[in-house]
Amino acid sequence: MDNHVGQDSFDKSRVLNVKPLRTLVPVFPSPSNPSSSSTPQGGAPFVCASPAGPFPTGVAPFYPFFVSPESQRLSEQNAPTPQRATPISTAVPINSFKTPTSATNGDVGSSRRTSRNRAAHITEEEGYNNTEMNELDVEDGIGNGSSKRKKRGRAKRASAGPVTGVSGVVPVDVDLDVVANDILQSINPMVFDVINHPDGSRDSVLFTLMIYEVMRRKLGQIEESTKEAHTGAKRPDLKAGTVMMTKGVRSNGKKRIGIVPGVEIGDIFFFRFELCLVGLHAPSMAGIDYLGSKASQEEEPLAVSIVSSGGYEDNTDDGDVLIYSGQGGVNREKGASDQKLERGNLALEKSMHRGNDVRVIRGLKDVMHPSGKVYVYDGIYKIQDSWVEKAKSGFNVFKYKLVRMPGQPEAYATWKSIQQWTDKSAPRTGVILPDLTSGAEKVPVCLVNDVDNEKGPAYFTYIPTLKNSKAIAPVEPAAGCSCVGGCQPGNYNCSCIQKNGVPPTCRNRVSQVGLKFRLEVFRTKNKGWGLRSWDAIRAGTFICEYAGEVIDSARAEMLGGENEDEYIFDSTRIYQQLDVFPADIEAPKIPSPLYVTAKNEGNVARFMNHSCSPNVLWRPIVRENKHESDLHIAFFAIRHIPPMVELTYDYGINLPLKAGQRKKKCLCGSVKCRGYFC
DNA sequence: CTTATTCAGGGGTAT
DNA sequence: ACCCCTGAATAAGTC
Repeated sequence: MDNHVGQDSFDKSRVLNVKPLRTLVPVFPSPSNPSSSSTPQGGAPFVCASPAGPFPTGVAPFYPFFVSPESQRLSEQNAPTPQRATPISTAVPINSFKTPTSATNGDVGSSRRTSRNRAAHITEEEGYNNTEMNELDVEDGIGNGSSKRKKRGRAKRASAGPVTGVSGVVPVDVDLDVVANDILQSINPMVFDVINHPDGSRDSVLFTLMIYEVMRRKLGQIEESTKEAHTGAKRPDLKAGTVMMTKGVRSNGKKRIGIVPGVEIGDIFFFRFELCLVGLHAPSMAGIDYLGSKASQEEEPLAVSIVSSGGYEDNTDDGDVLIYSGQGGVNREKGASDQKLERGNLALEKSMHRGNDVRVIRGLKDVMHPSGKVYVYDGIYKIQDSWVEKAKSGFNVFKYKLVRMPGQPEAYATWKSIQQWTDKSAPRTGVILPDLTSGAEKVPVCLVNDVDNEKGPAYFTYIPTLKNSKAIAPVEPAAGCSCVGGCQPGNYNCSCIQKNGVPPTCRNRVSQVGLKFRLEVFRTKNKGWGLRSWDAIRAGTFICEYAGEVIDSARAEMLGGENEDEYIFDSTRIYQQLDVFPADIEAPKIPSPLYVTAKNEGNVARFMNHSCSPNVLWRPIVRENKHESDLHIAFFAIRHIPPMVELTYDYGINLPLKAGQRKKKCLCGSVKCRGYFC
């Protein structure tokens, strides 16, 4: 228990600094610092009002300020307080955690259930090639608080003292450990109870990844904003990973052979540390994970998992077979040498003789994110053969032939198929229409059915955005800083920096409004038509908006009632807390209610089905256009979504039901299914 | 844009 | 202490 995360009393400045997962949230700069307005780009900027209602400036919706009575009660009674492995003292409603995420890749939590939102803005900048909403959450000012904070935890980096800005404003001195602790503290203790279970669960894995994402992003923001001071984390991925490891915020901490509870075949990851944290592959860099002779209680080491990431000359031609190279023989100083039958190589050899299961993670180039990689968990393989061969370098290299065990869900094979469809080396079967948007989107959206004989959805006109949207009053202070082309880190005259201490860099833009991913409308087995993507989608990434005809509440009432229009988007629907806080039902607050019908005219969003365990969520967004601005609904990925996985969001509940409206039986199949939606 | 190079880095295992 | 199929930033090579 000595690793209590900041326990001392609690000083408000620290609490204020905590950025819950909301950090993931589209990090919309708070209303008071719309850094975005600074970029007078061509495209209509997006300003986002988070569904979580405006908050008083400077006040973060976290305990002890905003915890709901229910939340508090629940956490108190369910949490075996005394011996919680990870001591997080402050209770925070889980929803803040699961709040809509945002923009960057973060995924954050998800649920839109949170109600609290503070208005935030997201601006969109055409041409910014990062689709993900960026996470610069400038909101409550990291700098303010932290700079004042006393340094408790030890920061490795030598903080060379506060860097003071020109105008004497905010020192950019951020203690990474303090920031990390603040994030941990802002998490609902109940989450840790889930995570700390000896055997992982789906929730523990997802929570872990969510926390890591928030942490990584937050540390990355700091790094970016403090570049010149060389004070940030050079490797946010490593720093965040270290913190989580140290605090025990991880899943499946015990190394094991075979499947890992809570991790599903086909799951994707974007950082090696994610693999460590969920218990899939422990080494932060090495490609072979194994149980040493001690851990395995045997004389010999046994392999548990491998990551094939292109570092050696692996052969991956056949999707079910992998020729993997042993480790070693590539010392940088000493140059190449023969590999030795030791460590991982020995473990693989032993595992082959024993016929043990070996988990395989395949690293691929992430097309959407050129500089990075995506790791695909491809399930259980067994080692069928091993030999030594001369590598190009002329030295001996061990080779292992791994064969995928049959009966497992498709994972890497799906990626291969998509690649073939892409390069036309194999045809996409079941295509009904190559582009259902008829060119209305920059990217074609195909219509496919390989399930039954339906020829397509009922007729509708494809439009990429809202029709008849009404201008709303400009979102509060449209005034942010006056930086043009983005706030510069060193500009202390920038109001964003003055207010937050951290330069927002003005990257808070969801890049384009249009589609970025290669989406397809497909026939589901039992839910009619659905939507999915050929491209992997990172948590927090903007996917699309809800296009259609804006209508008023009376019309929505009428259409949604007796007319049974199933394509109505109603921002006033309520999102039920599914898991931990069933009583916490609050309606998202947005500048003004929005009702949209996509029955006759709409875009891909009209095909997204409901799920009680959704992988997508929506956020209200205000798009600025010259002097006007109007409200839009944007969808973001809650977590990493592998290709071809159906995109779903929580439709919420209409209470009371409109005249003539009926509850619909939910077919989402989730273990958390509410049973219906309406 | 694709590939190569540089460089700081963390956990795990072995010593 | 050493090893290792990071990952980002930078540089250089391709078109």
